[in-house]
Amino acid sequence: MAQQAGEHRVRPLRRDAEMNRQRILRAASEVFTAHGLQATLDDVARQAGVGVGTVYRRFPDKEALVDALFEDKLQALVTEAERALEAPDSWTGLVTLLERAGAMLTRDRGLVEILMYATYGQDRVSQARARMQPVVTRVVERAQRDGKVRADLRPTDVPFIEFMLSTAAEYAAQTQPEVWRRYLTLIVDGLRPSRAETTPLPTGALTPEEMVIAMRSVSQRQR
Amino acid sequence: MAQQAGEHRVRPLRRDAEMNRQRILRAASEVFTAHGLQATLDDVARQAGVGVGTVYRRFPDKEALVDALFEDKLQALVTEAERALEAPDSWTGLVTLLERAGAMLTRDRGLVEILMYATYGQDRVSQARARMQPVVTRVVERAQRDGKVRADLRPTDVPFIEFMLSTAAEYAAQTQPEVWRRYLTLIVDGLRPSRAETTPLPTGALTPEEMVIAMRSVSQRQR
DNA sequence: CGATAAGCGGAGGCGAAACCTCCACTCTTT
DNA sequence: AAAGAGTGGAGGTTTCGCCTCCGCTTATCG
Repeated sequence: MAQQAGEHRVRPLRRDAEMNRQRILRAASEVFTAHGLQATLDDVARQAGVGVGTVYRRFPDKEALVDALFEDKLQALVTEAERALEAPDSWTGLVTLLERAGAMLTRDRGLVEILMYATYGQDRVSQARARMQPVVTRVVERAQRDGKVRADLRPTDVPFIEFMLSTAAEYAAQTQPEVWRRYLTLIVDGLRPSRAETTPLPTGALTPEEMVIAMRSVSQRQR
Repeated sequence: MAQQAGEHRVRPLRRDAEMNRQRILRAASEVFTAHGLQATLDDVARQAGVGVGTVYRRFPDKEALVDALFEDKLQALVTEAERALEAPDSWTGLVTLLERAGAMLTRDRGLVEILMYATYGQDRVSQARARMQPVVTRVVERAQRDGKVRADLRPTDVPFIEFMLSTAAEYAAQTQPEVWRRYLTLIVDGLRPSRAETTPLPTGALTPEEMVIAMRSVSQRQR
């Protein structure tokens, strides 16, 4: 009772327990990345090769696990924005930011969901957004001062663009996981104040047959 | 038993029953448009001012009701595409199509969901898509022949663009229901083979404060 | 008008899904 | 080898949406 000082855990985990904890985190990362946050902790346990009870002993609830897991990923997003500010060319900075963030989001279903749906970890997400916002503002305004980007673009447009790309990526996940780059290119061509020609669209569009698959694919979601 | 000829209903509905049927359809339209397909038939019944039992007597299940309801709306989408073909200017035709379809989708949550999530009415939806696809192809190719649109745009890009716009609209529904037009304009500016200037973005972007609301808003979804 | 059967309401049955708990048993640590 | 930390996974609990059922109401028709 008076054993532990302050609020901190004193005794380290038993060796096997620590190993299980790692396994759980790894499994959670895999499962949430691939299937999104609606994966159950039973799924995580199975993937980790442990019982559900074990998961719940380490993480009081799903929220805690998700929170622990996405801390780094959110930070990575912020870091990416900061790096964009340091790019020598302001236009390249902005475009690279859009592209890198897009890559992260479209590759990690859990990450999109934590950002797009206010279901888990909203404290951490708000913090990340708060750190992000001023940086993005500077990235956009810098490019505008250079006359590289249309003057009416606003910083809040950036997250919207990312969400739109995520949506596109979700549909094409099974057939053309990279189509989102097509749409990014289209949008980027729209961001220029003026341009003589188009940037070739990377990756092909879906064929009508692939389209059928794409449309069928998103069903689990939303029930 | 041998009473009714063929498979058809013989006796007309009792007058009050017919009235209730109408009420149910109207209520269903309102509820699904506003809250999406995850609204329950209990919600529909409440809105219609009848009991759930009454709803189920007229429509064997939710699927049947949804199906009956969206038949027209899907047709309207197809018609819009056909009208685009008849526009004197091929570029205007395409842009108007994108804009009209966007307006329909962003205004009707049920309609987006029936198209975006393979949960209900997929037969009817596939049929609608089948009718739509060749028309959209012609709309796109016509504009390309005129040199009005970038040559690498493909017909399957059109539904993707619509879905992206719907996503944007969903977030801003509570604060700036028309922001999707911003993103449409951005994309349309990206569709031009070349252009000297930008089309002014209609409607303002979200303010950072509105952004917070937008992010919180989409939570029911996806659970 | 009264008989008949069509129609009605809405409580509640049912099943699916997720989250999390519990406890008899096992394994690490000292 | 004792102590107590850790484990697994069946199942309790809750939530929620779909749909059924049946005692009562009401339109219709002779």
